[in-house]
This record gives sequence, structure tokens and C-alpha cells, in this order.
Amino acid sequence: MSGETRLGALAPLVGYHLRRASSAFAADFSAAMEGSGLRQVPFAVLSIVAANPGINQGAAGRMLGIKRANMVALINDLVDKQLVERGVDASDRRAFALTVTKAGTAALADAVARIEAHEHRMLDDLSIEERTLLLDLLGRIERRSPAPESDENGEA
Amino acid sequence: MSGETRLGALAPLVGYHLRRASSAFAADFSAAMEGSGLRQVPFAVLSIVAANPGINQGAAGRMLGIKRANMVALINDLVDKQLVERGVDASDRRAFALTVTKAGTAALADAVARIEAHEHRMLDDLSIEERTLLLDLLGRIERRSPAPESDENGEA
DNA sequence: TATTGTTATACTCTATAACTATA
DNA sequence: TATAGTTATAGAGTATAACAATA
Repeated sequence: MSGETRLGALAPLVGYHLRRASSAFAADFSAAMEGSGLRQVPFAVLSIVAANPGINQGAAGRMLGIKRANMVALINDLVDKQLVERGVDASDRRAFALTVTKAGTAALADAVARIEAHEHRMLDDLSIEERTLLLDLLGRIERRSPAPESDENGEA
Repeated sequence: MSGETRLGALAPLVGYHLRRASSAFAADFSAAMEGSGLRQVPFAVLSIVAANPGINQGAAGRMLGIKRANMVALINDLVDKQLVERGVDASDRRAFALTVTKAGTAALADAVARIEAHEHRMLDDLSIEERTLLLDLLGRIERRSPAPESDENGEA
């Protein structure tokens, strides 16, 4: 099918193959989550809030490389869907203490089940050892990131 | 810095780490290409055209998972920058035969040099064997893709 | 002075639908 | 009837700038 077309300079580039593999994963993720009302980023936010009860929007966003400004609509959606609650943060009255609701916990469990099937599907060709190795290699690349997020407001 | 915040359900997901690693690569790629006038996707297109002289827009797009409709502006830009030429395809008068200009070849060489430095930077932690292994693993994931591109126009 | 959340806004990327001219 | 290129458009995702309340 693509047998005669060549990749040229792209062939040896890890960045290119990372992008392609990631987008293949994203496409299958979307299919796996159809009808669940959650997509990649909201699911990630929900996971972070579930694992860190009382976390605020900024910290959750920083964890995922999402800007403060973009967290607002994201959290609004999760709150509208009653998966997340904004509580008062006793120690900082500017911030909200985010927690997952009962429905949020259920939605997360459903999502995790779908995603496990999706991951199995995508990683069919790899042995357990290879999956572990891949996770390790990716983790070491992530840590090479320029900075978690230097954050906005250049002011001048 | 993020020492106390937990990933929760995200931690074991290859898809999540693929996404993060890919976006770290993309960010450093942008930095590496600053001032070159090329970004990720246009560079990929230029590479494909250079490696497959006379290829048409549709085939180049299919190779990269880019829709026909989105190839138009992409090729327009490369043509405006005089990096790519649209020639006549003798065997199919609907199609253009794309080729890289002399300036395009030079731009590609400059880009490849920048990108090599970028890849070295990002893969600093990995041994040669690990890089090869990573490319192999990613390649096997890519091949798991749902389909190169079933293409548009559902008609109903 | 710095930070949390917020609004407004813009730009890129990607997706769909419909059209034309060839095949 | 199917395919190559095109146009128009809509939706995500992500980026910056500025403001109020609080630290």
C-alpha cells in the first residue's frame, strides 16, 4: 500500500515516529471512549484530581502541561457533568480544592476499563517486557522536557 | 517540584506517556526550528516530496495522515516559499507532480542539521541501542494504526 | 510583588461537506 | 463511479494578555 513511497529524512527521526505512534494511540483512544463523554485531556484531569484530592486547578494543570487559562473551561465541564466538585481551600481562599464526586469515581472506573482494552489492542505486538521497557524509555524522554511550564504573562 | 503530586490512573498508560514525550519533542522541535520558516508538518511534507520526486498531494498526504483538504494550504505555503514546485503529471492531468526546488533542498539540509541536534538533545539519556529499540517499538505501534486514512466524503 | 482563577481572544491543527475536472 | 485538487467552514487544542482577589 505504501510500499513504494519513502519517508526520506523522516525515517530515522524518533520525534516523527513518536508523533505518529502518539496520534495512532489518540485515534484509537477516541474510538474506545465514544459515548463516555470523556476525552483524552478531561480524562487526564479527572485522574489527577482523583489521585490528589483537594488539588487546585493550577497545580493539576501544571502536572499535565495545561495552562491556567485553559483549565477553567476544562474544570467547568467536569463540574457541569458532576464528575468533579470545587470545594473551598481552607489554606488559600483564592484557590478551589478539587475533588472527584461519586459519579466521577464511577466514570473514571468505566474509562479505565475502556482504556485498558484500548491499550491491549494497541500494544498487542509487544511483549510485557517490551511494554515495560517502552514506558521506561518514554519516562526518561519526558523528564528531558524544557520545563514543566515556565508559565505565562511575559508583561513586556 | 512535582514530587508530591500523583499521576493516578495515568501512570501505567503508554498512551499518556507517548503523548507527553511527543509533546516534549514537539516543543523542542519548535525551538530548534525557530527562524527556519519550517515547522513539524511542512518539514515532513518537504521530506516526503524530496524522497519521492513527482509524488502528488494526495499520496504525500496519505503517507503522513494528512487529509487532502488540508494539503492544499500546506503545499501552497511551500510553493510560495519556493521550496516546492507543482509540475504537470503527464499520466494524470488532474494531479500535480511535486518536486523540491534547489532552495527546498537547501532548506531541507538546514532543517535536518537543526533536527539532528534537537534529537541528540532529547535522547541524551538513551544509549544507541536504546534509541534503536525505541524506534523499533514505535514502528510496531504505528503499524497498528486503524488504517492509513479511510478518507472523507461520507455522502450520507 | 507573586499567585489563583478568570475572561477574552487568536492561532494552529484537524475534520467534514460540497464542488470541478479529470479518469 | 471514483479520484485529484479545491474551497469553505467548524471544532478542538493551545497560546498570550490583562484583570480581581488573595497571599
